[in-house]
Amino acid sequence: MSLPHAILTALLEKPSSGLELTRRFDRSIGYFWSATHQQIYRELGKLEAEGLIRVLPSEQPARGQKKAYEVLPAGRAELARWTAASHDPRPLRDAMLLRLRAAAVVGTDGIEPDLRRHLELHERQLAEYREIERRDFPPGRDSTEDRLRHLVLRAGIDLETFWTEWLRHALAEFTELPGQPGSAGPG
Amino acid sequence: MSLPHAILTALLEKPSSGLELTRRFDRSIGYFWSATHQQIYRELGKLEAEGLIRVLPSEQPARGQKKAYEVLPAGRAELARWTAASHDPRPLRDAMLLRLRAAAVVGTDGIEPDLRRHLELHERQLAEYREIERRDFPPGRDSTEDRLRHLVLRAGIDLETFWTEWLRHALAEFTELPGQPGSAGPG
DNA sequence: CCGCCTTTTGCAACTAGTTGCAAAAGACGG
DNA sequence: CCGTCTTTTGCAACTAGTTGCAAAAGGCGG
Repeated sequence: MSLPHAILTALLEKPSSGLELTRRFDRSIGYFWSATHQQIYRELGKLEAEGLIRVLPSEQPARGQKKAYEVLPAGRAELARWTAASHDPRPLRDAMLLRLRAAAVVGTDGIEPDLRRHLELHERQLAEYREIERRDFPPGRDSTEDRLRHLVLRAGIDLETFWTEWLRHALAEFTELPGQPGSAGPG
Repeated sequence: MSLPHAILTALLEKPSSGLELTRRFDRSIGYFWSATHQQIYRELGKLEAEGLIRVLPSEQPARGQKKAYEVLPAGRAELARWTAASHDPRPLRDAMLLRLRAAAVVGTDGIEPDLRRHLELHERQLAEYREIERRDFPPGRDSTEDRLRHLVLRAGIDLETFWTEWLRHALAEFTELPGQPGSAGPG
């Protein structure tokens, strides 16, 4: 269970309100640990109750964002503990692969357009990652922090590259397939 | 939500009892849609209640497996419907990437051994996939069913290849890093 | 046949994540 | 200052997945 740790990381990078966190999750940490605003608000409440974060007192709440949170020492310690601990990778769960397996039994009707759609989605994501790389990681900089964040981005880029290549391969395979088996098969 | 469809697919490939399904999930469909035996039993109950599957009457329940299920026409139709329908890919959720991001803030202590461990796990999985490919997909065969299943296996192989390469890259990067930042940093 | 062991099946409670909706509070026109 | 609109925060109910445990049933030695 990692949502609280995702939030702690985001808050250490920059103290934020629930809404700001939600927005940042949509374009940064959320790329590899997504969360809805309701998850975030609930978790912020829990983290505050546990004494890992607190409401930033400095800003007067007169206007703009309401409650900005910052991480307390106990929160930083918990994040460090979690980061250092060993965790098993969670097993893959991918519906498209399952659908292809099902298609081997009930026929491939309707899948091809969705393969194309997924290809477009992954191409778009890949382009977005590349743009971030171009913008945030120019050749010169290599502080430890930059290197680590770049490494994570690299994983995203390579993963999307894998998907686009595999989907293209799948679509090529489809053009070689005979008619739709199973869909009008026996039984 | 895809577990019922994973089960329908597995049952169409071969009618089975709950325990047999559990075992097959551990080494085949479970590679890309994992499930525990409790999930499977619960889902079998639901599917039977909905009239999508039924207990195989032929075998007398005297000994060996208890209740083997088979898919009814309504179940096959539901699976075909689901397979043809469009689904969004679910967002990535990977704790290791999150940990590296956290490490950029709280320090990299303790991560490197787990990177090595993950590398080993992914290497093992890759070897297993390659063995399955060698055994089940020799060059000659190319029925539509084989091609589709091979395509799915290819995704697994390429995905594990990506992870092993990325983890090796990450470990190489680590050897170039200076001491542990953040763990004794400011604040 | 009885008690114990293993296999198979399953319930119940819990944790995680999603969806729908709505209250609190500032923004703004009248 | 009042009503209405938007932004921000949040509750509650629901769906999905996990964990712990235990009952039913056959296997088997005595």
